[in-house]
Amino acid sequence: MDAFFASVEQASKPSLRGKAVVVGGLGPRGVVATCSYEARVFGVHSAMPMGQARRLAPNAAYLVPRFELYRSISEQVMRLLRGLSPLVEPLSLDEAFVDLEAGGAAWDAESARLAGTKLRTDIRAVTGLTGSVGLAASKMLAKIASEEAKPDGLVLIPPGTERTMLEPMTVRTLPGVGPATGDHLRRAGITTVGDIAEAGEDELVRLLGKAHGHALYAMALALDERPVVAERETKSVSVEDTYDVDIHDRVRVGVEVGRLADRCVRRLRGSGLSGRTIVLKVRRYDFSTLTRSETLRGPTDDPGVVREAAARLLDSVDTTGGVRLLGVGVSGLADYTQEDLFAQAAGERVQEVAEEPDAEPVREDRPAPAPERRWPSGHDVRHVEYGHGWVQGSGLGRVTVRFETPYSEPGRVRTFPVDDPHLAPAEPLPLVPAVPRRPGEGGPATTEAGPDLGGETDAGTGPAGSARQASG
DNA sequence: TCTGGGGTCCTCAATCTG
DNA sequence: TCTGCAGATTGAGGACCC
Repeated sequence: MDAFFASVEQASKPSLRGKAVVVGGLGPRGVVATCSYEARVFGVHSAMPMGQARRLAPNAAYLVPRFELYRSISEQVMRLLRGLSPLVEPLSLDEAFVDLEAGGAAWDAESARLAGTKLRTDIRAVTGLTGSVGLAASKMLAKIASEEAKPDGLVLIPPGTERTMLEPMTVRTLPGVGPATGDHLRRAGITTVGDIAEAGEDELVRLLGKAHGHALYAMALALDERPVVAERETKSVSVEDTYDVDIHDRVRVGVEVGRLADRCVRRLRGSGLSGRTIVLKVRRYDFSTLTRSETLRGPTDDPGVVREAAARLLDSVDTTGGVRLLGVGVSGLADYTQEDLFAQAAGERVQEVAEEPDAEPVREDRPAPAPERRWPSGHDVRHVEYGHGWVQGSGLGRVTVRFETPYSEPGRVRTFPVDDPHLAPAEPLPLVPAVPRRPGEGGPATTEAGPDLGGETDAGTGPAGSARQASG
């Protein structure tokens, strides 16, 4: 999907269409998650500190992410992909590999192109959004093709042309080559994919180590036999928080670690998992990051056990100077049931996790949050008189709302007191109005009824971007 | 006013185990 | 019983991805 989060926001808010939109954390330490192509013109990009983005594009709309909405739209796209093939491998909420050959949706370049074109039409009809498709004989090439296709395009790499196409590309084009590896290669005089092929496998292994060296050399020769894997097991579950202001108080650090442990366990239990290794992550005032871990005798999902382990790990960390981030994770995952056996054998109490609905982390230098209603930027609201709208901004006891829906013209702006009884948070509306199913109708493009909002959504599902025309 | 959150995989050193 | 070795496991950190 193209600029996914920002595109969803533009689709649901007519007044933002064609405008610079930046989605991400709005706190003092937030970063950009995604921005619209209009914002990219100003130099804004993903992972950029929000403050820098605001300097570059002061007039852009700044919104907090609405993951539930994105997840629901993501699931709609995933359903379309699964209609093409049983082999769909989600990479994230907005990208997935599809083995078209395994699904019988394509058997050569031309049929793949047709399938890709139809997919893009269906995605548009069902979600109202644009998606790009990359078609090639392997995952790596399909991914590169989909990047080339963005925004709103389709690129097919014809079989036999792969190496010629890759040769002049920069090493950073290859998946797995980030800033560090890119620098490393550049210092060795290797800047293009062609240079990697020329350097030879031994040299690559010498420079980057066994695993990375072999893999990169193969990719440079356009060799990638990795299959599309539909089911991936979760390897770890973790939660972390960055604090607006560094925490210096050791007691408070301990309290936060306890909270994070509880949240982590809630997520773990939500997935029906337990784990053996508890990991504590601490980012200090100077951005140096350290992790401490402890492996238990058996897997657990007991909040008390995880909390105590995290506290022990914290004892071994010097937090003088303050911490900006804390995290707690569990890895070495096992089936939920194994934990019970262990807990019983050890005679441990199984404590319930306090149902604290993911409270805001404690911010230093800030009084306890007033019992004031919160109106996050971009979230939907409903007013008894003016109808559906979204929060454009809030502060100083007032909240500004723009009244419009995904299907309306750009709407009017009005300001209310934050405690106005006529104003209430609302569920997002579907981006495409629901079309009633007529008898005998079955095509996906005409029967989808907008996002499934409300209720629990499974984590880890995700949509589409690059498709794979299976090799062979 | 720099630098989120949730993951995966790899490497290396130290330690454990058979 | 002691020693040496190989392989597995553990713990920490780094790089990368979206």
